Amino acid sequence: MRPISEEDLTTRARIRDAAMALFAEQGVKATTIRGIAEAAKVSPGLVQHHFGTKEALRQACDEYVLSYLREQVTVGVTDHNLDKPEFIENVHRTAPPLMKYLGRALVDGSPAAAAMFDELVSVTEEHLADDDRSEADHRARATVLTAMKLGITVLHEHVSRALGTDLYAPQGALRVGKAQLDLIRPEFLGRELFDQARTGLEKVEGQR
Amino acid sequence: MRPISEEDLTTRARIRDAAMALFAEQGVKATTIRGIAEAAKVSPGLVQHHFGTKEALRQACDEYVLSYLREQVTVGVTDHNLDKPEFIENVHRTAPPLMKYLGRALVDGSPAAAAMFDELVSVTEEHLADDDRSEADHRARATVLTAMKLGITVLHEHVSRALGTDLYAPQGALRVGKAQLDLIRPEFLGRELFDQARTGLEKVEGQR
DNA sequence: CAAGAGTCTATACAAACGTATCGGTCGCCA
DNA sequence: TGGCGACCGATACGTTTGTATAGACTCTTG
Repeated sequence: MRPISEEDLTTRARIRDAAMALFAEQGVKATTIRGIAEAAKVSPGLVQHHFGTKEALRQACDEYVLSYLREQVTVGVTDHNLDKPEFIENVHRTAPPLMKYLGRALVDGSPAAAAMFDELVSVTEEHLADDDRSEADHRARATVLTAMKLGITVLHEHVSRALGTDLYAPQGALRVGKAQLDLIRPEFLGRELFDQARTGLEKVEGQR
Repeated sequence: MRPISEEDLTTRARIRDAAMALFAEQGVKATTIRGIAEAAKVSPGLVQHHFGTKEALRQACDEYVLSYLREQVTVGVTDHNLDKPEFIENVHRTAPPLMKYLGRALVDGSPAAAAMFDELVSVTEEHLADDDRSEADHRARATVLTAMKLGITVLHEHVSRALGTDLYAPQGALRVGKAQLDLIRPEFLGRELFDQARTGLEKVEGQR
């Protein structure tokens, strides 16, 4: 699969990727333009030339992550590629830095990340309400479910340490995925989605 | 209940509390000594006089949170005060700023927070292994369970926004607590602990 | 080939920051 | 009562930061 837009592989993209990695690791405030420039192997002035200000660079990272996630959802869910090996391989190769950035953005107060959180809650809520027409507190359940799943992303460093395996390595993702399916009541993922996820994991497990 | 040590209520404690609140809101790097001084209504020099360096102040916050949490666990769990109204009231009054700080510390790379995470995973793992002697991946389950629960703390801002209620207000905590019990398979909290938590929540609910 | 837009580096500067230092005030005890 | 230590404020200094500016190189285009 080709990059998300033609302007990738360019210096501008290299700077953005370096910025995403550093923002994710240290937070926005603790990351310096000079550090980004060094990581991208360019001069500090060039960072400013491409993005103007640090805040604009941060927004560019936000927008890139958002468009990437939307595209992967479209290709994966809408176009039914979730079980295609090349899709899975591509996600495993490109997603980790973006997920780490998303996790940090959620705590660092990025408006884009907040919007994405709300969006995920809404989607989950509709799904829950569709599945269970009782008078349960679907809003709270959807919120908590979203926060719990994203919590693993946000705390990926601690999860990886406790597991002794990188969360974003195939083995780590597999263990965490199975543990999640074990812990959460199946009916809240939707029985259908639950089975799909479990068989997907089992298929991946069988491959290695 | 009195403060955790006699030196509270002092200027030193005011500075520490202000630092914890700002660290939690903005992260350590984005928080300035001058900002802390202003929030605590003291001079910037005084902050340095009491804690020496910013890093030492951060460590003092870490240690304070850790000792607070340990004390609450001792008083609450070990001494069986979990259902005493005055204990609950005290926790609801004092815990929020500390939990917010803990959430931020987990992402900001505090060694103390990492240690606390590992500790929670270990406790949870023993609990799971005790309850279910199968060959399941207890380590992964304990890690994911811990990360999911702490994830709600870390993402409290988003949870509160999505709920329309402050997570650390009684109503918010109640809704989230019930949603958690709904979402997670009862056997992984331990049937006993699960029932205890549910009746506890119901009692709180009945009171209002 | 000339010119100009795009790309990149080097240097400079003002602001903000952590921290060190000095001076002052209050309360306790000999 | 005098002084001494703890507590607190004001100021200053060196560093780091984001950003502005000026110049060099490259590549396309007319």
